[in-house]
Amino acid sequence: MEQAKPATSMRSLERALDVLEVLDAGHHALRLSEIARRAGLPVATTQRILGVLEARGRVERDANGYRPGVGLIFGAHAYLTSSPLVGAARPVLQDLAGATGLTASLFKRLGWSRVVLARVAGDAPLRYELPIGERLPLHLGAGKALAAHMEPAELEEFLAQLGDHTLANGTTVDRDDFVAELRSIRERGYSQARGEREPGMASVAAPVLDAEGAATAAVQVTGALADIPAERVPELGLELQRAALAISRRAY
Amino acid sequence: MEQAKPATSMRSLERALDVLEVLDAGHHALRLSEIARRAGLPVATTQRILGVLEARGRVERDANGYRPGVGLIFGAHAYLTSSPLVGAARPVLQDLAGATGLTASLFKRLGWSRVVLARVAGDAPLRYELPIGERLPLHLGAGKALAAHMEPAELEEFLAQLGDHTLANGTTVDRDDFVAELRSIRERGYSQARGEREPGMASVAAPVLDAEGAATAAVQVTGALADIPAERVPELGLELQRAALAISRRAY
DNA sequence: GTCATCCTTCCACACAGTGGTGAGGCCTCC
DNA sequence: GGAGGCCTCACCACTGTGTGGAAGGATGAC
Repeated sequence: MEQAKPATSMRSLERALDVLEVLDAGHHALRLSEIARRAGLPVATTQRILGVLEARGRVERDANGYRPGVGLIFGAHAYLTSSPLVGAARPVLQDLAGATGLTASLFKRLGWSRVVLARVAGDAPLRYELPIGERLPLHLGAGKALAAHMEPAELEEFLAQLGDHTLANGTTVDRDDFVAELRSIRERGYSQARGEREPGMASVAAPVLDAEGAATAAVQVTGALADIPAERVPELGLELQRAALAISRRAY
Repeated sequence: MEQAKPATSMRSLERALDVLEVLDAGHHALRLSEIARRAGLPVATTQRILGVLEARGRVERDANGYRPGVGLIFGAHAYLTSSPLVGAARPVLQDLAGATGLTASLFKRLGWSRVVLARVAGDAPLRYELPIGERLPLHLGAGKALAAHMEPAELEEFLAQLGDHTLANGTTVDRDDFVAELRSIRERGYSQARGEREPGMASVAAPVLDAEGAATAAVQVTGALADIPAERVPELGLELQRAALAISRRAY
């Protein structure tokens, strides 16, 4: 979580963002001293920053400490309504969910993870809502569609920090397995996953290319294993590639 | 949008927040000079701030100018998952939607407006998706349940800046009408609205009291006028008051 | 009672943030 | 093709803002 000096003008702003990130990460109220420790800042400084943020509604406070504030909602709302990517995806996701009966989602890549940006539930009984903003790994499920289209140098770095990993269904995947799978995803044009992240769930995904041709986002459909039998996958893959292309066309 | 000096330590942070607010407000990409103008800042300063925000993912840029960035999503996600209010409300909203067949929502008051924090769709065909983060007025629909419980001094200020207003159904409401309605809402314990904000829609709402007894949030059910006939309102009102109490208990 | 934490306030210094200015790029209009 | 806007960015000397150590209180554990 802590890094060295990024060498920038605007130290105070930079530090305020550090504080915000600490709050975004902790899933419950944090005490002042705890925040200061995690952000690597003097307590007094941290307090001053939190004071301003609180006055502006980006932070809330109670007896247990500081928590993210309502003010943060507006930023996300503004992003979701002004982003051409999300705007372009919404109708496409609706169509996908309607045509397949599965839940359709849009992800955007961010560093070594991906974020849920939009989701339309299929007709399967959906449980809870809006995991929007949830951060998921890049090496499981739809993440693979994104990883498969990295630049060689970037991929190398990604693999290095990843190492071997184990899927939710018990399989262990080493570097060679993973590289092979990424290649086949690139050739086929879509990725699939069966019980990788969540047991009992399956998904198919395709990358959305941006104006420069980089895979910065992905579309996905998810459902129970039974809803996505193996023989249905090629057809879904094709449909997802079409969807991805449609989004890319509209957004850029 | 522009105010005078709030006289605070941390000018740069304060200004950065001003810039963010400008971006949150504009619904499309803004040019540097436009942002500077709206925030009341020198161009050079604005650019420095935007540079930092962009590097940190809170702002994105393309040929048309600056837009809110993906980074803003995390803050909102963190707020929604860590807020006791939202956590407490979720199951209650589910129950409400299930029991009434209407769409149930949670609002929080913020200044002279309210924000949608959570929503569970009823079985009526819901149209669009997650208006979470949307900002709505305090003098229409569920907003009245909040306005009705303001402190006298605050209410006075609110009425002053409001003046007369016209509803979506054509009715004009002057100060006396409005004050009378607020009183009756306070006595009854819930508010109702028919075609006030959106023609053809009706709603019933009750305030959620926080630890200090102030009405900082509200629960609401909405539906088409036909789904909420007048004779059903008292029953719904009671149900909403129960829901509001349940949320209040759990959250504080 | 004592001791340990944690939060808050204060203040003098130093350096981070400021913003006027000018170069360079990319338009559009003539 | 050239002139005139408008936008973005780099530069730099000045100064007022942000800094953080230290001291004062409040709270809780034992």
